[in-house]
Amino acid sequence: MKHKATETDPEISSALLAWYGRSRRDLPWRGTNDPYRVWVSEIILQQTRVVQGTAYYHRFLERFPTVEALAAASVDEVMKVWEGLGYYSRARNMHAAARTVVHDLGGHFPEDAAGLRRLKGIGPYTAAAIASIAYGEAVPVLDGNVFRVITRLFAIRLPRGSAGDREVTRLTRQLIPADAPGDFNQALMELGALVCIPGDPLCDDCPVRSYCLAYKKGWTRELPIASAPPKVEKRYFHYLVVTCDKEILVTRRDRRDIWQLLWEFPALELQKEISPEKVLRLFEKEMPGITGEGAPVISPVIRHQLTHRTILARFYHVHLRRWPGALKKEWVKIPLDKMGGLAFPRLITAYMETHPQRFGS
DNA sequence: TAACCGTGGAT
DNA sequence: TATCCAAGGTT
Repeated sequence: MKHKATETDPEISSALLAWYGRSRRDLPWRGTNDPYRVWVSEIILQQTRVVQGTAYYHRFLERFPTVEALAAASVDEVMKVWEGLGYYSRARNMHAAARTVVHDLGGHFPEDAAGLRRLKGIGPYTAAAIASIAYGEAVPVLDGNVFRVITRLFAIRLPRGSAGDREVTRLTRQLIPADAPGDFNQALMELGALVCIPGDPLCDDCPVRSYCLAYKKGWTRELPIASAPPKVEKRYFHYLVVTCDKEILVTRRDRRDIWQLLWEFPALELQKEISPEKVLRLFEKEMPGITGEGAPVISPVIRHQLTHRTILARFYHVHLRRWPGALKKEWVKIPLDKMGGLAFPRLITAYMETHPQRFGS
């Protein structure tokens, strides 16, 4: 008997590609091989659903149509376009990478995965995605979709992590066809997004069901093996919203922490719960006169969920007759009608949208 | 390597 | 309400 060259069947790839040809969604970034546009779409889609990212994709390209336009912009302009999308280091890194491409690489993106990998914000997934889609390089992508599809197809009982990623990549590399690597990678991800979904997959609609070991063994519900869930800590934020004569106090987050480079109100951040009265005394101690003459309007606790933190925030709104003589140097006075030019975390914009009258609207 | 980085939709 | 997790990367 002839020795088996690979443990994967080449018919899997052709069945998948045929399915992709008839079932693929018509998404805005499909039908272009322009590396800049592919790059923009791939960064936006990192840990982000298509429905959430699509509007940002259009807005981003409208504001920054070329890598030159992106490089010429300020990082604050880029942050503003990114406002509300989350994982803000993506925006910072794109801005830095655009400047590298324009200033050091003559405006041309690196033309293989290894070169792309050196740009800020481009890791193994994004390098492989751009290289295969824009340049036709036969490198396999590994994202959450691919991991789920491949662990099910071959019944791999390993969680995400170095060992599981290595094994899944090895199998994917055996499947990727040299003549259509971009479509193949996208087909794998599209199958994971539409058919081989988390929980109960839609195996009746699956083009590779007959090859699927998890289906055969009845393991689809259990695969992929879940990693241990992260511990979620609580943080208590107290925001002092000070207005006076159509101006407001804001400050920029530049610590190595969440929401880097975004703006917020002067804040007290605590690990424990504390009464609003005590918070006001702390604010007053830090900056006499800042909590005003009258009673501040204190919001109820607002809960904001991050991946590994729960933020419990309260807003203390005070209006002053006149500004205190000296303010902390991190605190910046800006006109209320200039707020729209700054990028805020969703917690803040949601509060402002809920109470427009407190912000002069 | 493990912890960190947001937001929102589905279940 | 709680949990999962999405076209991941950096430190």
